[in-house]
Amino acid sequence: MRIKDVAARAGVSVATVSRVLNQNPRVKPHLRERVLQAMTEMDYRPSGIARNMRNQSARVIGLIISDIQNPFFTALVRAVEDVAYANQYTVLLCNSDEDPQKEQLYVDVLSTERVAGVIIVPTSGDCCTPLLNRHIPIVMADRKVPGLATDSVTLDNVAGAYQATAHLISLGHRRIGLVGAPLHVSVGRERRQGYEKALQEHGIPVDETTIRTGNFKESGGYGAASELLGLDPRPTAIFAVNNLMTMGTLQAIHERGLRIPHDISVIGFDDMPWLPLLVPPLTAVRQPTYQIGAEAARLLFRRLREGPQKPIETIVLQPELITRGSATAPAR
Amino acid sequence: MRIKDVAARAGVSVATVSRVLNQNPRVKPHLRERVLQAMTEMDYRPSGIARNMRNQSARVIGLIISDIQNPFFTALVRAVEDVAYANQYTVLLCNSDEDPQKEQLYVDVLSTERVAGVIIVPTSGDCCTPLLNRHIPIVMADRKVPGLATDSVTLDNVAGAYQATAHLISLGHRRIGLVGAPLHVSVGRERRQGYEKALQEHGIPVDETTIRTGNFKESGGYGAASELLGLDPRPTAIFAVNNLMTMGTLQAIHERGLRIPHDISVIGFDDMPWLPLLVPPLTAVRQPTYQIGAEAARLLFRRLREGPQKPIETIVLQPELITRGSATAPAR
DNA sequence: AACGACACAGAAATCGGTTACAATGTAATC
DNA sequence: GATTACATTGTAACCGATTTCTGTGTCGTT
Repeated sequence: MRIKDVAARAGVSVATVSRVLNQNPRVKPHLRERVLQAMTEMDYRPSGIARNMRNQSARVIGLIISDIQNPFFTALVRAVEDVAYANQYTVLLCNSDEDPQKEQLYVDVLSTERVAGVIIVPTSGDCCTPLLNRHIPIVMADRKVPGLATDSVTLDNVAGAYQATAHLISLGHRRIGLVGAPLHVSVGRERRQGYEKALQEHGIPVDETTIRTGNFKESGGYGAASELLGLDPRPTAIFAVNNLMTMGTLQAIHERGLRIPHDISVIGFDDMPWLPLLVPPLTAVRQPTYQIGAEAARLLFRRLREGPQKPIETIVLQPELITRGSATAPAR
Repeated sequence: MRIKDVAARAGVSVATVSRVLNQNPRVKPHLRERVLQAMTEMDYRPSGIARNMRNQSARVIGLIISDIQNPFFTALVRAVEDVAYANQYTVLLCNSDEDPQKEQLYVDVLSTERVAGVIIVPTSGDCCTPLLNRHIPIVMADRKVPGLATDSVTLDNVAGAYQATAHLISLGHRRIGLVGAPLHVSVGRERRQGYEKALQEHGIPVDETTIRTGNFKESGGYGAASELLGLDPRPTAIFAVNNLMTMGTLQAIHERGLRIPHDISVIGFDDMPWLPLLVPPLTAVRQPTYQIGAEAARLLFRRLREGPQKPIETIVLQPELITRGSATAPAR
C-alpha cells in the first residue's frame, strides 16, 4: 500500500497526495478532501523509511547505556525518553553491558542507521569514531572520555565522594574502606580521587589495603566488601561508590552477621527509593539522575538545531549527601 | 559518501561493491580486496535507511512498555535486548507510561517506521490496530488484551495471588487487605481474582472494604495501604500486588510506626534484590521476569521467521512464593 | 480579444542501496 | 578453432516517498 495506491484511489497524482501529507496549502480543498478520505479508507500510513531516505535522516536518537538493569540508568533513560518524546523523536536503546565490543557494535549500528544523534554512557576510550566521521552529534552522559571534544553532562564525582568520606571522618572514622569501581571509567577514577582527597586533607594516610575495586554490579560490591570485612583490623566504615555495589556491600555485611551502624558504618552512592526502608535507613550521596539524562537530551536537541558552530557545552551537576542512620561514630 | 564513491575509488561498479557488502561469494578475491580497502580508507558505512528501503523492513523491533523505571520492566527490556542482539536486531524502546494516548502514538510511530515486529505491554484495549492492518507481528508480554489473537507471554497471576493469599490464611489471618492494581489491566484483574479465590475456598467472605486499588506505582501502593491501615479493625495482613506498590505499602506502614510482622504481615508481588535486605526480609511472589521478556522475544523472532501460518502461541509462566520473615501468624 | 500573472496539478528526478538481467570473459569440449 | 557452459562484472530497474520543474487553466488587465 503505497502513496501511488492512494493517488489512484483519489484520482490524483502522487505529488498531490504527498502535498496533502505534508500540509502543503497549495491544494484545492475538494482534492484534499478526496485524498484524505482515500487515506482513511485504506488506513494508509506513509513509510517512515522512505521518508527518512528522502530527508537523509530519521527522527530517532540513539541511547547507549552500560547497564539497563541499574535503576540509575533507568532514570536516565526515562529522562531521555521524555525529552525525545517532547521533540517528537523516538529512542533507539542499546545496552552495552560494560562491554567495549558490544558498545562498538552498537555505535556502528547507530551510525549505519543514520540516527540524528547519540547519547552515550561510554564504556571504552575510543567509542565514537564512526559517529564523529559522519558528523553525528554525540553527548556523553554520566561519564566522560578524556580528550574527546563533545557536549557532556556529568556529576561532580570528586565532590560527592569527598562529602561522603569527609562525613565519615567527621564522625570519628579513621579506617574507611572503599568499595571502588573500575578505574578505567571516569566515574571510578573521580570517586576514588574524592575519597583520597578527603583522607589527605584530614591528615589520614591513604592505605591501599582498604581500597578494593570490583565491577559496577552487585557482585563487584559483594566481592570488594567481603575482602574489606576480612581485614584485621576491620575498617570501621565503608563507602561504596555506586548503587548496586552498595547492595552487594550490604549483603556481605549481613552475611557476616555484622550490624549497621554499631559494627560498621556504611555510606552509599546514588540514593534509591528503597534506602529509607532499610533498617537503619541508609546514608547516601544523592545524584540528580533524571536531570543528568534530561540535560543530556536537551543538549543533543540544541546541537541538532544549532549545528556544529554551537560551542561545546560541559554541564557538571552537584551531588548531595543525604544523612540517614547508617553512618554514626565508630564503636570503641 | 555513497556506494557510488566507493565503486569509483575501487574502480568497479556499484553492484560489485554491494556484493562485497553482502558477502556474496561470486566476487573475485582481488576485486573484493580493492573494494574492502576503499571502504576502510573512506570509513564507508552503508546507509541502513536505504537498505531498509530496499528490503522493506528494518532490523529493528519495537518494544512498548508501561513504566521504564519499574525494575520489573527493566528486566524484561534487558531480556528482549539480549535476544534481539543475538539475532542482530536493535530495539526501539517506547515508554507508554500507562497512558493510552502515548501508547497509541508510539504504535503509530512504530508502524510508520516499519519495524519488523513489536513486543508490547498493553495499556489499553485497542492498542494495536495500525500494526495488525500492516501485518506487523505483535507479541503481548506480561499483560493480555482479551479478544486479540496474538502470541503472548504472561504469568499465571491468579495462581500467584492465590498462593500469597492462601499462605496468609494458613498462617491464621482472616482479615487480609489487598493493595490492588487497576482492574482495566489483566494483571490487576487476575491478581484480584486469585486473592478472592483463595478467600472463598477457605470460607472467608470477600469484604470490599479491605480491597483498595491504586495506580501501579509507589504512590498507588502508598494511597491504598494508607486507607487500609486506617480501617477499624485494621487488617492483620496486607498483600500488595506489584513491586512498586509494595514499596509504597511499606512506606505507609513505616510512617504509622507499625512493625512487621508483629503488627501486620506483608506479602509483596514480584521479588526484588533488595527485599532480602529489609528487616524483616520480605516474603514475596517471585516472577520469572527475565524469562517473560526472553520468551516474548523468542516468540517474535520465530514468528518473523515462520510467518503468519505458524499457529498462535500462548505461554503462561508460573510464579513462586518466596517465604521470608514478613508474614507470620497474627498477634492476638 | 489578447496578454500576462498566478494558482494549481502532474511528470520526472532524486535519495542510496539491492538485484534481475545483460554483457563480457574464460575454460572446457568437440 | 568453434561452440558451449560457466564465472564474473556491469547496467539499469526498483523500493516509496519528496520536490523541482513544467504545463494547464483561470482570472484580471488593457
